[in-house]
Amino acid sequence: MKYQAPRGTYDILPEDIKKWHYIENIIRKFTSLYNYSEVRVPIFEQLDLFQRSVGEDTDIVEKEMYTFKDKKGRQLALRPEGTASIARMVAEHNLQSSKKEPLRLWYEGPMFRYSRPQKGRYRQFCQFGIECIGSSKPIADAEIIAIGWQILQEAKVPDVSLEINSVGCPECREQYNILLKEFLYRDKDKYCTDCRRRMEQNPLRVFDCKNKICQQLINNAPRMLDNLCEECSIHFDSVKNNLEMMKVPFTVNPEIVRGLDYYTKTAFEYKVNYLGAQDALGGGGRYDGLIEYLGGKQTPAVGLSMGLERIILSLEKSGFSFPEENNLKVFVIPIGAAALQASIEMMQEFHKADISAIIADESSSVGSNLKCCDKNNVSFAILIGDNELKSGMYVVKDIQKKAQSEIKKEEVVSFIKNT
RNA sequence: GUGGAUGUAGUUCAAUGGCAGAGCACCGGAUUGUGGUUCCGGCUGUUGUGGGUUCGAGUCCCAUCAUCCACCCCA
Repeated sequence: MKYQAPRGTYDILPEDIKKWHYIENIIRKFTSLYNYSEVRVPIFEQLDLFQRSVGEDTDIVEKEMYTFKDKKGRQLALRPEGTASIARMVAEHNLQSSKKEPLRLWYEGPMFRYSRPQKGRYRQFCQFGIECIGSSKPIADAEIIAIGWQILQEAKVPDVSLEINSVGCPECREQYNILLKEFLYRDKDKYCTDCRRRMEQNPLRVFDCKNKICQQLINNAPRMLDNLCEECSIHFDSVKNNLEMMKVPFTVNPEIVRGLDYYTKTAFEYKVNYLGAQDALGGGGRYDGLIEYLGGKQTPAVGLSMGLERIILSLEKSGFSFPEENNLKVFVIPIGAAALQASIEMMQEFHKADISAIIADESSSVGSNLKCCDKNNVSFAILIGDNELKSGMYVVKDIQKKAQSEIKKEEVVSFIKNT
């Protein structure tokens, strides 16, 4: 084979597209129910935008971005995530939320990260996200978390767990970092080399270490959750409270650290335990500082994103059967070339009535054309040959019921419409 | 980015270093214009790609590409 899709990319084949439509329809349903508007932002942005918003020290920016220069030498990058663009858009157009209602936005599209591919981890993958912009209230956090939860429930993704945490605001996080570093440095030499590096750059990451020794040591470390400032603490309690009101089940996991730097206060993830290493279906959190940081007005915001591939993968794994779609309604079968003209007109009549119809190959046998109907789940076949042309009565076959009747050609469309 | 496994027909899988095969799928036929079953017949391959060893390579070696698994990271 001369060409194949580049590493980490894939084709969505005709037989698979229904899976995407299935989940996309559910997304549209819930974004619409909660009054979120779809927006579309560029697939590439200034490199700088991602460096600043996602964070220079994150893996995403450090080693996973597709960067390039255009012909004028501009430094650009394929987007590795959606929120940075949304925040840029809000800042750039000075999008206002009314005093009462935050701006509610959603998006969907391909994201790009240069990482080593695996099942459920691709270099081009599809994320959808929702962003609630302009509200600092805990109910906004809960709304976002609930929408994601409801989408996964409605899609019938089995055994999803929701874990939430608070990563605090810049002030209390800085305080906490000092505290945590003190703790870590006490037994500095006992940690693995990775963790010793983490202590410098992002001490929170030590919690993620899989090394047993590190895990034991970190067990006694001070927790962000126990060191939140009063405001963050109250906020977190209210989020939990609101989630309970919404009957969204969650567990608090103080170890959730998101891989993007812009998060403040609430952070959360939706997880499953049957996708191997790719166990996160989505996640998100609050990013109160980002829009201002990008030059906009001080605007609190909270959002989430989910990976469509992983949702689909979960459903496939659970044996879910996706709803069929787009079955051909009518197969017009001309018997002999003389019937071609009448068959084309018949087809066009169906199209005028919004009924899907195509014409069979007039040179192959009626039998094989009917077989074709069976295989493709066609509802009706119209047979048009010399006899039918003479009499003006077409043979209409109901493929599923195996019944056939002769109908005046002018009445065929309405007959099928009413069947 | 690190370590490991795999790659044969559209697909699922066979083939001791010795003629590349089977099921499913596909196509055609079973008295001329009527069907998912059945029966009969047929097609399908530069064995991922490129080198090497050998009288001879799907099989052994090297490289490369891709997929998968674990790590890492996360969606």
